[in-house]
Amino acid sequence: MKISDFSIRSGLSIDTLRYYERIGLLPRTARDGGGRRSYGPDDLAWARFLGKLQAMDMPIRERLAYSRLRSEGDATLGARRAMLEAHRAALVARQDELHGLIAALDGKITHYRERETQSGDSQ
Amino acid sequence: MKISDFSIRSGLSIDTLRYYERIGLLPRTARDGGGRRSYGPDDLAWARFLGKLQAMDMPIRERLAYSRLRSEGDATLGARRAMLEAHRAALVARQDELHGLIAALDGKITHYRERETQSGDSQ
DNA sequence: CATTGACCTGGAGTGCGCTCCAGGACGTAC
DNA sequence: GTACGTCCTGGAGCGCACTCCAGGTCAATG
Repeated sequence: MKISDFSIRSGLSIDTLRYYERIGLLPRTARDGGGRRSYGPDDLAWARFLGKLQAMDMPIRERLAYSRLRSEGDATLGARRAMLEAHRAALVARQDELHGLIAALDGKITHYRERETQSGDSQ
Repeated sequence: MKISDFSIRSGLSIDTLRYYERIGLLPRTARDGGGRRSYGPDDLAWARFLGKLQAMDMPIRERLAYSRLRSEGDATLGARRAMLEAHRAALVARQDELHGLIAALDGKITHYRERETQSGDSQ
C-alpha cells in the first residue's frame, strides 16, 4: 500500500507517518523499487494502535518507549502490559476528574441560568 | 495578598500569573505603593475558576474569549453560559471516548495476559 | 519522450503554553 | 545603611507534536 492510501486508512497524515518513522515510532517501512514506502497490513494494525494510544493522551515519549519494547519481541510482554495497565489507571483517574469537573460546570451553568432569569425576565 | 501567597492559593505559578495578566486572561492586578501586585479575594475566585477551565482542557484562546465576555459584564451572561454548555458537551463526549478507549485497553491487556501465560508458564 | 503528479530527503517553521533570564527596584532585618 | 529576599519588566528560550518547504527522483500518461 502506498503512503497516500495508508494515510487515509490509518488516520495519520502523510507528514505524521514520515515523522513517526524518523523518530522510531514506526519501524522503517519497506520500500519499493523506486525507494517509495510500501506498507503492509501489519503496519496498519500498529499505526492504528498508535493512534489509539495518542487518543488516550499517551505522550510521544511513552509511545516511543512502548514501541521500543515491542521491537524487542516477546521478552517484553510483561513490561508492555505494565505500561498499558499504568496508563489505564491514569485514564480512569482522568475519567473521575472529568466527572467532578462536569458537576462543577453544571453548578456554574445553573447559577448563570438563575442570574439570567433575574435580570432578564423582569422586563 | 502578594504574588507568592496568591500563587500557592490559586495553584498557578508566579510566572503563569504574570503571563496570564500579560495576555489578558487575568485583568490587570492592583499594585501597592512599590508597584508590586496586590491580589484580593475576587482575584482568587477567578484564578481558581480559570484553573478549572484549564483542567477541563479548554484552550487558552477560549479561556481568553470567556474572560473578555466576563469583563463586559452581565450583558454577556447568556454568551458565557452558551460557552460553558458547549464545553460541557465536549467533556461528556470525551468521557464517552475514554470509556471506549479503556474498554479497548482492557481487551489488549487481557490479550497480553494470555500470551504471557502461554509463553511463560510452560517452563 | 515530455509532462504531470506523487513521492523522496533533510531541515526549517509553527502554535501552544508556559518558563526562564537579565537587569533593576523595593523593603525589611540586622 | 547595607545585605538579602522578593518583586518588577521585556524579551528570549523551551518541549511537544507536528507541518511545511525546497530541491530532487520516479512512474505512468498522452
